[in-house]
Amino acid sequence: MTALGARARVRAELTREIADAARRHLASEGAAGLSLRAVARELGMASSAVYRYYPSRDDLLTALIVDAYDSLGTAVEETHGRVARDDLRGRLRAVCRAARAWALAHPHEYALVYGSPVPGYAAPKATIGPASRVGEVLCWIVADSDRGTDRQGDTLLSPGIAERMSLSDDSDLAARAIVVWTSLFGLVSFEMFGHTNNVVADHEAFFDRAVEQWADTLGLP
Amino acid sequence: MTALGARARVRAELTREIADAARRHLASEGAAGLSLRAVARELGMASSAVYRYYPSRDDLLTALIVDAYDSLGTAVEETHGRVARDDLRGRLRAVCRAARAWALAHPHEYALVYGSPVPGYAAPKATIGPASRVGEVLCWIVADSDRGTDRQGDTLLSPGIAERMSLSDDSDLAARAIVVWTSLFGLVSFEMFGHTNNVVADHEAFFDRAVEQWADTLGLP
DNA sequence: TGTACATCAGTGAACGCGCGTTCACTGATGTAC
DNA sequence: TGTACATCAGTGAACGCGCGTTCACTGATGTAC
Repeated sequence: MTALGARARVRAELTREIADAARRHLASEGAAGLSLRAVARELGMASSAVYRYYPSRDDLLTALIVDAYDSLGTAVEETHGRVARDDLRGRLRAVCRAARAWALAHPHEYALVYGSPVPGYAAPKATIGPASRVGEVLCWIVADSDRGTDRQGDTLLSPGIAERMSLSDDSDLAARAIVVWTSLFGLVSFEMFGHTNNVVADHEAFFDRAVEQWADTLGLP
Repeated sequence: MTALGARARVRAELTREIADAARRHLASEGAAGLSLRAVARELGMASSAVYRYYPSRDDLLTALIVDAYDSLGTAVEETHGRVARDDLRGRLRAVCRAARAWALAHPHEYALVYGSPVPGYAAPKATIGPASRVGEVLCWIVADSDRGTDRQGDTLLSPGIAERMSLSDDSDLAARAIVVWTSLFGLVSFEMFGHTNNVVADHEAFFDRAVEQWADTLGLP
C-alpha cells in the first residue's frame, strides 16, 4: 500500500522525523536521558503533540532500538552478500568489518543496543528478531563451512537458528561460532567505550588481526 | 595513620556509608539515574549534607567506578594467586571465572564500568590504574607462557605493560592476549546484558568451554 | 461540484514530580592556653 | 582541669531547572451524500 493519502504520508514522515530527532538526542544525552520534551522542542512542536505518534517514551525507545538493530543487520547482510559464497574467510571478514564500521558510524545507537540496558526499560519481543540478524549471518558462514559449499539451500540453518544452537546439542562448531560472535562485539565495545585507548595503537589493524584469529578458530580456509 | 581522631573516624565511616547507599541505588536506577538526593534520603540526612563528603555527583560516581574496578581487580588477583605459577591454563581459568563470578555478584557495578559510558561524565585519570588490573594479570600469564616459568621476576611485565603492548611492537602473543581480554568481557557482557538469553542454555558450562578455547588460542599447555 | 459532518493533528496550560547545588544558620566537637 | 575560640557536620529553605503525561480546545483536512 504505497498509495497512501496525503495525511497518512505526512504522518509517516513526521513519525520518522521524530525518530531522527530522538536519535540525534541520543547522541548528546544517552539513552537514559532521552526526553520527549527535548525531541518536541527540536522539532518546534508542543511536547504533547509527540503523543500522537508515539504513545509513550518507552515506545519511542523501542522504535529506536529496533531501527538500530535493523540498520546494523542490513549493513552487515549487504556487505556479506557481496562476497562469493565459497570465500568463507572473506565472508567472515566482511561481516566483522561491517559491524565495526557501523558501530563507528553510529556510536550512540551502538551504545543503545550493546551497552548497559536502560534502567526501568524492558525490551519487548519486537526487538528479538532484529537483534539476532548479525548472529544469523555468522551462523550461515559456519554452517557452510561445516558441510561444504556444494550443498544448496539455507533451510537447515534459518532464522531461529540461534535457539537451536544451545550448548545442549554439543556442537563444538556452534559453540565456537557463538564465542566469535561475542568476541566480535566485545572487541568493538571495548574500542567504542574507550577501554582499549591506552592499550591498542592502531585499532583498525588490530581489529583485522583479531578477525583472522577468529577465522582460524572456526577453521575457515 | 590508623590513629585517627574520633571525628575523622566518623567521617571515614559516613563517606563509606554514602558510597554504599549510592551503590544500592545504582542497582535500581542505573548510573545515569544516580541521584544525590535519593542517596541522602536513604541515609536520613539532608541532601546538602552529602556535599560535606563528595563535592559533586560526578565525584561520587568516580568513587563508585574506582571502587568497582578495585573490587573486581582484587577478586581476580586473589583467585589467580591461589593457582600454582606453572599451571598456566589453570591460572587463565581462575582469572576468567573470577571475573565472571564478580560480574554475576555485582551486576550493576559491572554495568557501570563495562557498559555504555555515562553521558556527560568523563572518567578522570584516577580510574585508569584500577581499570587495568585484570588485563595486567592476563599479561602476566601470557608473559610467563612466553618465556617459561623458570625465569624469575615480574619486572619485564609490570604495571604499565598495557601501554607497551601496542600493536607496533608486532608481538603476536601480546595481540592474542588482548583479544582474549576483550573476548572475556564480551562474553560476560553478553550474558549480563541478556544478549545470549535465547542462544546459550547453560551459561556456566558454555563459559568454561570458551575459556578452554582462549587457552588454546594462547597456546597454553 | 458543493455542502455537512466526522476525523484527526497540534496547542498550551496544568499536574505533580525529582533533580543538583547554594547559602545562611545552628550546635556539637575538638584545640590552645 | 577549665575556659574561649575555632572548626566542622548537618539543617532546611530556596533557586531554577527539566521531566512524562493528561486534557479540553481549536482548526484544518478528509469523506459521504
